[in-house]
Amino acid sequence: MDSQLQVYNTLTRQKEVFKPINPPLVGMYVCGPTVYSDVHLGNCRTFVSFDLIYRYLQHLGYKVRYVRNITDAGHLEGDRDEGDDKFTKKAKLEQLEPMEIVQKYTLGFREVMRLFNTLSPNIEPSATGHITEQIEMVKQIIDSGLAYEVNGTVYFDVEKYSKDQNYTILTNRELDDLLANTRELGGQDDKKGRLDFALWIKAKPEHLMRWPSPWGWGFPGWHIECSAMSKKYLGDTFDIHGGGLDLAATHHTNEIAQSQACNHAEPAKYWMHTNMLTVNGTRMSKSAGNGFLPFELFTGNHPLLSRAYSPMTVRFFMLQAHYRSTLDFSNEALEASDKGFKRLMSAVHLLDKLPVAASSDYDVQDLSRRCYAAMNDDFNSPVLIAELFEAVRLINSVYDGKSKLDKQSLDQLQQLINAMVFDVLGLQSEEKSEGDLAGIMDLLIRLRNEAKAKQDYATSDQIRMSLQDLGIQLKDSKTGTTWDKI
RNA sequence: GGUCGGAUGGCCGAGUGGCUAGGCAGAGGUCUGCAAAACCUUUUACAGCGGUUCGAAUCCGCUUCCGACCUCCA
Repeated sequence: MDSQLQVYNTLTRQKEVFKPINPPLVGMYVCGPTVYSDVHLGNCRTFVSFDLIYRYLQHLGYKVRYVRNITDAGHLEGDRDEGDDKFTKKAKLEQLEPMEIVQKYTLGFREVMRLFNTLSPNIEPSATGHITEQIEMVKQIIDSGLAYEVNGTVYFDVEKYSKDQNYTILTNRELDDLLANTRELGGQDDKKGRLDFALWIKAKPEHLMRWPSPWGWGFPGWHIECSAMSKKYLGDTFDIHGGGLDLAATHHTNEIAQSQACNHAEPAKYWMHTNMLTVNGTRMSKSAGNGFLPFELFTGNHPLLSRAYSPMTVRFFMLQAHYRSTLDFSNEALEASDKGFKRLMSAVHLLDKLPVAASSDYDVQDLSRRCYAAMNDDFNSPVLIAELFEAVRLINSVYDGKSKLDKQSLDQLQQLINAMVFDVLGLQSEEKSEGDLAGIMDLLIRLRNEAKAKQDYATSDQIRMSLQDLGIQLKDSKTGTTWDKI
């Protein structure tokens, strides 16, 4: 590899050479889901993007500790620092315990992540499991003079913090503009400043999810959860903090302020943000009513979809766009990805059937260089995929006898393709029980070839057409017949 | 209203101051008993108007349109 990994850092608004604090160790924290409802496809995109990043860092030899939290408490409806959190609200709606809601949607989330073939994080901490750490952190922020308690709720003092620190470091906005433009909301008379946010929130006696604290019974604010958990498992300062772009202006901005106030250190060296999935140019979200649920895709049960799309098709679709670009979702775009993905995988399956030649007329080394260059350029998976389609053409034409590869080149090619397709992009073959089928298919192909040799085309066509009806397509070429599931 | 980011061919999407990704769709061809697959060739582009430059879709300015954030959101 002759290029270095470059990572776009939201903090500096430019690509930087990636230099871990303690190589080969890398600490990466990604804000996980709030498990009060099903994850929609937009949520999934973020986790698929960070899965790509995690996989590539590991592929480069880094020992990554990937922490992704489960937010299972404290996430309020709206901006009011009072009332029920989302779990309590949903629990009432579904007539369940709040922790039943948490369990239900956590399991659902993990199942969806499994279907998308994302690797599990090394640690998946939950907010309710780290109440002590959060209380401790709030105490330290109060001790540093940057938070105050009013009537059982603790607020972070943004204006005081801003005297010594840059509160808007992540989004580069002017504090005065923020102050001038932040909406005045009712019910928050306890706050000193309108930008102040809650670290700990007082709970009413009937509130189901509440814990004792130095400030009475309550529950943690959303932002403090991530600060406390990242500190516990990755330390005061770690390498990468990631999440959706929508979290940057508020959640991550507040996280930085909290961690600075508590630890007197920047929490993360590189802040990485993934862009939004859009539908007709508008961000996919539950409130907009344009949220697709993963299972709606996998079953095709949605008015905008003409049919079902597999998890791998959807993953491939996501990886065909760069993680920092918005990606527009449509039936037509998915259809294109589905065909492209199948073409790629068909060629991958041909890899170990390629004939070895005495010499090569293709430079595999150069292809490899371009693949790594693409990924090193801030994880540019669409360019990597474009390079892989050049490999597809190569593989097909070697199979057709129009190009040739010697033993060494073939080995290199196999290694490269397997590494990029399976390890880095995290794609997987969708053919189930292929092993069982393979023998049967060999038999059928042989019978068909025998019929063809006898010019018994009625029989050969019957085999081909019947298999077609069963969803298996035969592909004839000079070197023989292969098959694929349609 | 404030801040920021976009506008690429029928669709989705990369990229770059000159060599003009890729996938899908369309057209033609090769191969083939037929079909499919595969391969080859090929048509549609860089929102508009100015400016900088030998040269801009790429840099700068303005205009129009769109989006995100500023309020929970991946």
